Amino acid sequence: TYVCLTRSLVLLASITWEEKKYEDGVKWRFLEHNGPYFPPDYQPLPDNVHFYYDGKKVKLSLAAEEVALFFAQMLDHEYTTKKVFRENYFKDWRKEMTHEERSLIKNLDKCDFGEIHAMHKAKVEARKNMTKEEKLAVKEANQKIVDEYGFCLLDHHKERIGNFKIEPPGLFRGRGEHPKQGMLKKRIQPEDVIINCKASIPVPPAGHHWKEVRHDNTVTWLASWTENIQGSIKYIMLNANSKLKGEKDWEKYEVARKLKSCVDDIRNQYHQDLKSKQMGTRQRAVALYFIDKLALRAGNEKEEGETADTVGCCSLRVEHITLHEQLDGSECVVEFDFLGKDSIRYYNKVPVIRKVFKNLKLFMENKQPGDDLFDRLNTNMLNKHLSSLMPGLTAKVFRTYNASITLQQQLKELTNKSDNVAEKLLSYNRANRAVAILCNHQRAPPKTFDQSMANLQAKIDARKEHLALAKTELKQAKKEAKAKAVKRCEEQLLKMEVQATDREENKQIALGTSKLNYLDPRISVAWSKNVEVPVEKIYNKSQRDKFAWAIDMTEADFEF
DNA sequence: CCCGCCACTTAGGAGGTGTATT
DNA sequence: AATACACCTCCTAAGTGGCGGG
Repeated sequence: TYVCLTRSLVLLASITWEEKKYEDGVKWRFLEHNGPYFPPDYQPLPDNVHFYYDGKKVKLSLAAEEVALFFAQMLDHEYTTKKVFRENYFKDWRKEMTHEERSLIKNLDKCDFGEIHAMHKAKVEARKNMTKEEKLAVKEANQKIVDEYGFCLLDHHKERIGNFKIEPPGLFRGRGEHPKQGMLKKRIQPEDVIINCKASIPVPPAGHHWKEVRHDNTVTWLASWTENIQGSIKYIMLNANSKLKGEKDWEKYEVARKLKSCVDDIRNQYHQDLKSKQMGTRQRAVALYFIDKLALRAGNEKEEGETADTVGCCSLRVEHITLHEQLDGSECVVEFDFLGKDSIRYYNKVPVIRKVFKNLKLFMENKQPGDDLFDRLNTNMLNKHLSSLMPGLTAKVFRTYNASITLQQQLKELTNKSDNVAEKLLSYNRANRAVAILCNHQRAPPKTFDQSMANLQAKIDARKEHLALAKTELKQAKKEAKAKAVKRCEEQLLKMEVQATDREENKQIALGTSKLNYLDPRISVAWSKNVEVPVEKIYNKSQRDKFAWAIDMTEADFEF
């Protein structure tokens, strides 16, 4: 089946993109670009802005001053009140100081960044108050940078680069309780950057040279550097609308569709494995049950102390679940409470089958809260097993598959042909929302949520009044024009009410992530054709660019 | 089998932009 | 023209998973 899948992918790709694929691992033949764009040099503080230590004016060296500004800029943020943030910051800041500065400045609490902070706020304010002409000039300058650095030539296609700018220096802001928050993220020099290309080599900034120039066409990145916080590599890569990324995206959904055809067998298999004599096999089966049913992430191990304490399926600990024989009228309920990716809380009470429940009890026996739930399992073993069941199958494919199949089912269930466009879009959003909830894609409620909800309600009330009035007028006049006015008014009212419902239901849900990363766009395109809703209503410009391949190839009868 | 390294996808928030409303 | 707010783009952190070497 593997050969068959590969062949069909290659075949379909060649039809779609009208170009043959390269041999094993080769991603391109020709690659030309201008290198990354570097952030501007540090501009020293004006003479009338001072830093004070212990009440006394202190003129800082350039390097120390730049890092002081990073802190001053964040002073309104809660970060700067956190102990870990402040300690990390102060330690790293001191490294940038001269001998004299270091021997003087020994306590962050005695540092007064007030004037620097005020200067920063004034700058932000001034930028907001720029004239139209000034704003236009800034826009044009930015466009010039995009024109020069934002594109590359890859195999005769001019492609947009996704992130062509080197990340500027600043203070590291991790998510959640990150042990490294506040550390200094250093300025990247051309000497730190590896260039990947074929053809003409980009010219480094004057007086500088690249760390290395290589010609590796088995990878897709144009430039890379190593960041100093985690020691990980950062890449400059193509935009999502590029041919390279589009093909990869398409392949991802084809693998998920392949899973659809064998998911029943795989489910039967792990149900059998729940009774295995091997503890490892049972743990694998329970983990798979969670991954499939709840769309949990795989849960790779993480280095302790390097990142926030978050987990996925395989890294769940005993303290993250509570077992209830009975709860809210259901039997065998597992209560999940843990921090997942980006320290987003996963909280869910799930009735499970008895075999899973009994296994969980067994796995938790004689363990401490901090012990691994699945002590005989890791993502590597899980993925090895999965790839033996189906080529290309890994834990994350289940998320893609379950997200896409859920969207398709929900759209079928919720959409009525006779609805108007606003109602159809509400159904679409609700289907999308079902997926976002499954995948636990949350957002902080917008700061002005309650206010804007109240405003909308006031508008609805006003419209209702207006409608009543228009109806009275119609009765009296029975004029063609009045009838039209009533009809228009009713439509507007319905539209607003639908909008209010949609917004309320979406308070803490983020739809974008699933739309962009988990939902096969062909499902949405086919739906839009079927129910005659223009695709522009569900995808904005950049989404249409990213999913151009799907918009091109999808017929109304497409089935995931 | 384990570890470290690498390449790539997935993620939420900040802040800018454009549009509707007053 | 001013204001409010919804939507979008950018940013970069935080995941997944493959590979090679000991």
